[in-house]
Amino acid sequence: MGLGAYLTNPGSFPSSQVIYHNDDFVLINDLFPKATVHTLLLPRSKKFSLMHPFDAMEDQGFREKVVAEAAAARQLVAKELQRRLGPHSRSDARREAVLNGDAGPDPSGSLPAGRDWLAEIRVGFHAQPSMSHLHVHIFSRDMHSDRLKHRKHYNSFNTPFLVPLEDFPLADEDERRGRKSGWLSGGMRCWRCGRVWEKSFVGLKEHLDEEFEDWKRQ
Amino acid sequence: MGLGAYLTNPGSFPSSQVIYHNDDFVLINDLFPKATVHTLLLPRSKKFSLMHPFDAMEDQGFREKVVAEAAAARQLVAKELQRRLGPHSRSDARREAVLNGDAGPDPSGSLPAGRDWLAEIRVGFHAQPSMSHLHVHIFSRDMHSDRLKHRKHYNSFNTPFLVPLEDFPLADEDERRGRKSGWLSGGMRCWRCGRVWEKSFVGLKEHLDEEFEDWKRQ
DNA sequence: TATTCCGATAGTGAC
DNA sequence: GTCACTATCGGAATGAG
Repeated sequence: MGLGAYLTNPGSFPSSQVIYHNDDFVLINDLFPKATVHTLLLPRSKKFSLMHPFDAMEDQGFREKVVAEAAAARQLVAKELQRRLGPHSRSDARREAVLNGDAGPDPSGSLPAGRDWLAEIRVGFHAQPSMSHLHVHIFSRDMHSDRLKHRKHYNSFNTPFLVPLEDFPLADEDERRGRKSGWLSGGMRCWRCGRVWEKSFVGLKEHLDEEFEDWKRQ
Repeated sequence: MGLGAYLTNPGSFPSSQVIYHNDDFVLINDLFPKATVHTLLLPRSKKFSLMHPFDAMEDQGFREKVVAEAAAARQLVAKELQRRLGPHSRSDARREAVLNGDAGPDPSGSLPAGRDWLAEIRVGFHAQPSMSHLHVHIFSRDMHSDRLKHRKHYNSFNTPFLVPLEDFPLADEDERRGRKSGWLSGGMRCWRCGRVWEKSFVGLKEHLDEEFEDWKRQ
């Protein structure tokens, strides 16, 4: 990938690439997004950014900084998802209509809650990053993207290969520490309905299209 | 393939498809030639044309007819190969020049023999025809064709899977009677130089192009 | 488990 | 081993100042 350039010179990139940066972190849009919104949070610490994430996250100070920054970034990503998909969402439409005075409140008399976009955002590390600098994936869970091209793409985000940030620190005996799992080559389970495709990636893709249409209208 | 139509109504096809026919045989150009010249000799006998070739060829009367007709057809195929490639052949050029009076005889004083085109023609059955009616392949041995597209194409003509007509009748214990050989999926050996490609069909194809250029100039 | 290109491999559907 | 189409699977190159 060459994520290093983002760390050393984040200000040189357009806002379409670098979402924000500060002394300790850079948040970028993944160049090959595997979901509607897909960002990478890059810690700038030279000490940790070349370590395996499981090792780096053993350090309590580092871990706490990452967790805090990721929580903030996750809010931004949720906002972006709302910006992109809100116009399609029934929950948001009712709330917006009431707020705008275009409609009355719910039969119960309460303001519609609006969609919980934050709940649609996932945050975690890949168990075996192939290259480049340490990065946290922060992404909408839909997996609806032209860049999602094969089984390993999908399974890297929808099996234990994706380790949620909240799971750190990992227990010593955590199975995800093992480097030889078959998660990436196994069947593909739909994140939304649980159906499994053992072989047909194209079949999964068609299904993800359908799920996406329904999900975004929630 | 649908070879049946050639048997019942050979006269209805243009000469580009049906080369000749008589009461007992039809000679056609293979619709998907795997060599510069590639024809199929089809016996019209209803009794034998739906049998496995090994079984049909057990019948002495049938076998002798097929062998005789194939020998004649082979002559035609050799002539066609000469027509197509003769202009590129050094052996033929010298002979033709002498015959035309455009050149003197060889240093030895003899007429150049001209190329033995018949020796370039192969005749045989596939050990496991996949479909259609019984047919003898009569083809130039170059395997130079855009229709030669994968390993099984090549190996079906360049392993014991291709059973020369002269080998009939087969001995009872002939290994080619077995239906589970791995000939088609094994390495590909160049018919001319003997080099073997274990995996790369594209590599073989490039080599066959080179061999063809040299072979046709012989 | 970076992408992209190429090619080898596998299954199907055709009539 | 009929073809033609699609898709899956597998290796290799990739940039660089």
